[in-house]
Amino acid sequence: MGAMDQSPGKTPLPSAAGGASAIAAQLRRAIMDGTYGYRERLPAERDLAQHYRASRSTVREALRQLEEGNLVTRRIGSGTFVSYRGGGEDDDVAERTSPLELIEVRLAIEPQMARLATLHATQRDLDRLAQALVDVEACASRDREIYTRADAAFHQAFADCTRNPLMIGLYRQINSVRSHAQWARMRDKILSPDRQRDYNSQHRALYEAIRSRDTETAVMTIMEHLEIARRDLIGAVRD
Amino acid sequence: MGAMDQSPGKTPLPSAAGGASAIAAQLRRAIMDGTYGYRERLPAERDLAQHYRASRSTVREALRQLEEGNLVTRRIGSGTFVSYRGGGEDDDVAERTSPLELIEVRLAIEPQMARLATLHATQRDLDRLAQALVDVEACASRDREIYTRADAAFHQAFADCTRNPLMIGLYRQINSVRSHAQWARMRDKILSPDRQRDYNSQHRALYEAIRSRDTETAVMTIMEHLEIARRDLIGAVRD
DNA sequence: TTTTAATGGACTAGAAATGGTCTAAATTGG
DNA sequence: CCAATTTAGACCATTTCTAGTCCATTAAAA
Repeated sequence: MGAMDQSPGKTPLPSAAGGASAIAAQLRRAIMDGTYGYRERLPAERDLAQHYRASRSTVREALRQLEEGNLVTRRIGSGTFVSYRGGGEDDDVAERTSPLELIEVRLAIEPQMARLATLHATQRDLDRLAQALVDVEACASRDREIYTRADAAFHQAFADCTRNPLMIGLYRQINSVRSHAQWARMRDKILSPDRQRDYNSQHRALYEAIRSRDTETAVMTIMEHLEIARRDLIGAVRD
Repeated sequence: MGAMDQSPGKTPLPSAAGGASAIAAQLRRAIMDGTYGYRERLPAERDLAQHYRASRSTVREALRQLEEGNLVTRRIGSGTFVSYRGGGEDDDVAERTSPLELIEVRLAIEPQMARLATLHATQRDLDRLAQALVDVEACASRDREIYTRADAAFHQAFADCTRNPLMIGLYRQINSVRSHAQWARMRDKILSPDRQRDYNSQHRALYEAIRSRDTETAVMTIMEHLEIARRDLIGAVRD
């Protein structure tokens, strides 16, 4: 992540802070986003430690903070579970929304999100997006559920770049639907390592376009990304 | 909001001009504009020194000034933390969404809604849309709050025509923002009887296009509708 | 049922990072 | 030149993080 530095005029890139609290904050965001839904189980402490390149004790401290905030519940021998209710009626919508309908909605709003993102993204937004990008690239070709989650986090960071509170709220709802449902079967059919590579390169292209404020490329990239996802989905349904 | 950023204002070419107070000023601004949020940890003194190409003592002097101004708190062995509340994060999306941001979002999704509506609307949907249409026409030139309510109902019926549960759910969220708050003032400025007539004819055109499955016209109509709404809004903000 | 693997809980000693303090030399501007 | 500031260190006390180990509990497999 140290690749990009203070080349342009005067933004020295003050960078951010780290530690257990930072991990807690990141997980808190993921829970609020719907990346981890209600009553869902979080990855094991040892896995989180590996993912965040931190020790298990540090992750435990972060989880302790979340537990203190009544966002998660921990059960010995079982796991750590989300105890935060994100919206209530979302469950209903999630049940009744098909994968194709989800893609339809995403095709409707994400291109415009790309426009707004190139216009309004701050350096901090870009940093977060870059982090999400390396996260999703890091977990490639491993567990597909983990990949889907990281992908959702990337797109949420993308939504955050618009700096439009309503847009961000809407995308939370979209993500909660996405994580909720009957996708498990689809995932295994679609997310081949090849496809993951394709998606990753599109993610990176999108990030680069937003960073360089290239609206046209950003819009084209995200549309292509979603079109391919839709095509893959239709192909998977056929089988 | 993030329009104006770093450099303009004080120091034209000052990578070294200024010293401790200049660093303090930059950090102060970063804290004020939320680059470093409440209770977040700043980079370590040694890191800040490296980023600003200054010695640690100088950075410490800058931090001392910030501490004096009660912007940060320093804990030995732990770090330097923001103690400034930047106007307390308002979790209510409706409160934080401006009229212009709402229009941005609607411009993003309603055109695609028009496409889906012409494809998927059932006769029952069309009947409901027609009913909403006559309702909004009936209450024209009366109380503007009532008109706004009827207009929202029409657009919700429009959303229902997509038969996409997620899309319908999203639009419900949009409408809830719309009905919320600071719009009362705008309404009175914008919704002149003339404007209401314009809006009504656009509503009817949209209905006709959907009914006759004319996708192109439907999309054009709703885009025009929202463009005019946006223009009116910008005009109203000017006054 | 028993066995096995995985999970969170608890603890430790040591390494690493952090702000606090001090000193002496170098730089800067009047 | 002088005085103030900045720099480049070193060292300290405290806190946090690490890398383990062992345990009790749970859930699923044999």
